[in-house]
Amino acid sequence: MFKKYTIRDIAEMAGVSKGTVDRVIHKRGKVSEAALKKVNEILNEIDFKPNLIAKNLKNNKVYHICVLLPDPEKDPYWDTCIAGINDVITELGVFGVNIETVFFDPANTKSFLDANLTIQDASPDAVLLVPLFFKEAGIVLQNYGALGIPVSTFNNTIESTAVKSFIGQDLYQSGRVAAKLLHSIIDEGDVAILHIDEKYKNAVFMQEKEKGFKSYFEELPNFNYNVLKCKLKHPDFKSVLTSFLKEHPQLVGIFVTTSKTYQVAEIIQDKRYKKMALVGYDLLNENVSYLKKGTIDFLIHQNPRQQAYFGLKVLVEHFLFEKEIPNQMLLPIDIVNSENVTPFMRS
Amino acid sequence: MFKKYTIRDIAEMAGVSKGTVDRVIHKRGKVSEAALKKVNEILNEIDFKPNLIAKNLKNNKVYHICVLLPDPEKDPYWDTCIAGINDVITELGVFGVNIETVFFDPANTKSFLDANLTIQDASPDAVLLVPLFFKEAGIVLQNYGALGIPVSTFNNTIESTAVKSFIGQDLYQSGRVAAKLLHSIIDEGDVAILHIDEKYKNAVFMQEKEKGFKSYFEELPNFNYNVLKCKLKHPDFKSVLTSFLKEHPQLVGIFVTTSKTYQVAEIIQDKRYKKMALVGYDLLNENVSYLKKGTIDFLIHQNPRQQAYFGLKVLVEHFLFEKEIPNQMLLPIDIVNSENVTPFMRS
DNA sequence: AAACAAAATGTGCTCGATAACACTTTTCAA
DNA sequence: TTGAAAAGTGTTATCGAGCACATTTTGTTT
Repeated sequence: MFKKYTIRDIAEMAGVSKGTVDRVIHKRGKVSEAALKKVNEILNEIDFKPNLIAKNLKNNKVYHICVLLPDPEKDPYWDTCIAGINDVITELGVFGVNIETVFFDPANTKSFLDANLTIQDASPDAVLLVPLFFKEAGIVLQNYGALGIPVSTFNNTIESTAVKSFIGQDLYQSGRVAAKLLHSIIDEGDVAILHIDEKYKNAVFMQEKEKGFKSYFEELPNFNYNVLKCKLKHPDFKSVLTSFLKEHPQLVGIFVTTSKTYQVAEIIQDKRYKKMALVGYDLLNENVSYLKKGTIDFLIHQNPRQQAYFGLKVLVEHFLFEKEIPNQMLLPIDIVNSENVTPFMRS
Repeated sequence: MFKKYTIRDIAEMAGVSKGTVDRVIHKRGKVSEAALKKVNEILNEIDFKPNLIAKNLKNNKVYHICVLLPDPEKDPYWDTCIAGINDVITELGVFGVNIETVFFDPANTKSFLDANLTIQDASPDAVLLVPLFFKEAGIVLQNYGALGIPVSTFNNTIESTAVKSFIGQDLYQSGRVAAKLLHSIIDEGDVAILHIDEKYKNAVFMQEKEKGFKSYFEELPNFNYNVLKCKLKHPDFKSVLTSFLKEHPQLVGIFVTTSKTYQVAEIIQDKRYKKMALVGYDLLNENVSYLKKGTIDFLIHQNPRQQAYFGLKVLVEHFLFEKEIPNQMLLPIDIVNSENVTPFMRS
């Protein structure tokens, strides 16, 4: 039987007052050797866990946490993050947490810096952010470090001592998953990795995915075809891709490293490329639509909702329940086809 | 700004005591028309949410919940459920919940009934169980209903008014996912669905998977091959399977409806069947091992850990935070290949 | 041994909701 | 009109941790 011990129980057992027990537990000094020993003996014997409910009630503090992410209006990929944040609010909001969500323009580094200044002025208890811009994120993180504001990140990694936690996927492995998927559905022929780099440089994670993708095929003993690579940029996206396809008639499979997979699907759906295998990222409506049509074979789901959810939850639980913040949390790499897509879109 | 109103604030605003406010909120009567009106006016104006921390502290009840699942010693599939249960304990155990896990023998209906009697004697506040046996589960659920003990289920569905909640996967859709996976990796030839029914009748969910699997191929416009079916039972498992393979030289893909997929992989790994596609269920060590070797192409992860986690969490949060119990929660159907298997095994 | 400082210890209030209990006012029959 | 029952209202203890403050004990100095 696991009796729930209170500080009062311990006090009685040790023959002291609860004030003394409290001083021992919190090492606030002013305790005699004898009392210290007695209380510690009891504490070692039993498994005392302070009642967090009572603790929180007394504490009665409303923690203020800011979340900074790219504006979903500019890039719908970030849409579901808001649902993840709301999940945390419905789950833990009753404990008095004040979550403030701030957006920045994913194509504008200044907007990122500005947003962070606003957040710093609000001096929250913690910050959860997407460190999209390598250089700017470094500066910003240093500032938070100086201000003593703990920061968690999600979506992409960045090295900084100010970062307490990262939640996301192993992008190298993600590239390998894509390679394996392509390889399992094609027979023979070349494969290609396509980078669609619209405006902003998210080069770091594209590189990781590319490394993973290539590593898979390099490790294959009997793969005698080419692993091609193509970089696409608007506005000449379509022409470059079309000529790339013409130049490589041996091509049987394409891996797109971003959520803009549907833009490739648009062109691929032409009858000429009927048998082209296509693997890309994220459950945008356009992508899902092509997935159901069969133009896209697999989508890799980066689960932004869960990333935001866990990133925030970890912070809130740290403040409320003194839980440790895991310095890294790698979420599963979800493979999605036309048949299992629905529950993923709901969650 | 969202001020957090307390019962005391409301009392002051209404010009009554907090006792009266409490009586209004809980409809405990003994309130004059005038006071009732005044308090209700205030309550309608503001968004009063009682402080659940204070409520819980006062309440100070340890909720007792029993979890009943098949013994992991008899079937390792259930192993990770324990991790899911422990997740809930670490997450919500501090609020005073006492979770008791009971096992039954998945090959023995009497053991299931006995376990439920033990649980009923303990008269817990709620029960989470796996209704593996259709008939026995029906009886048991009726008993719980009569005793007024709410029951949640996971893994497989069962119709009963006593069931408050089901957490699991859409098994029909699961069969379709398997079909789609097989179809995407094979070129042409017959496919087969294999049931491995060791001792106990889990026929209901096998049938669902089969229906889904067949429906996928029936809907295909240009699929001119056969969808075969084979039932396997120990001890003549190996001989029956081997002759089935010999009888169907056109066979190019196999779908196994249970976690015993590795037993089929053992035979398939023979050089003769080098190109046979194989899709099955669950991340047992044996299955994962064949997945990495390439004998198994895809595994569908039923995520027992999350099923148990959510099933239990939903109950605990209902008692602690008055959250509604969702009557159904369909978890994503996870597709696993050799490259994304690791994070799934961790989580 | 008295006087005082320092160290050790205990007491009691707080957080907000809840409900038992005490107290006051109204109601209605004798 | 009085008395008692009924209805309405307010007060207060409770849950457990935490911490300020009050009180007691110990040690040191004249």
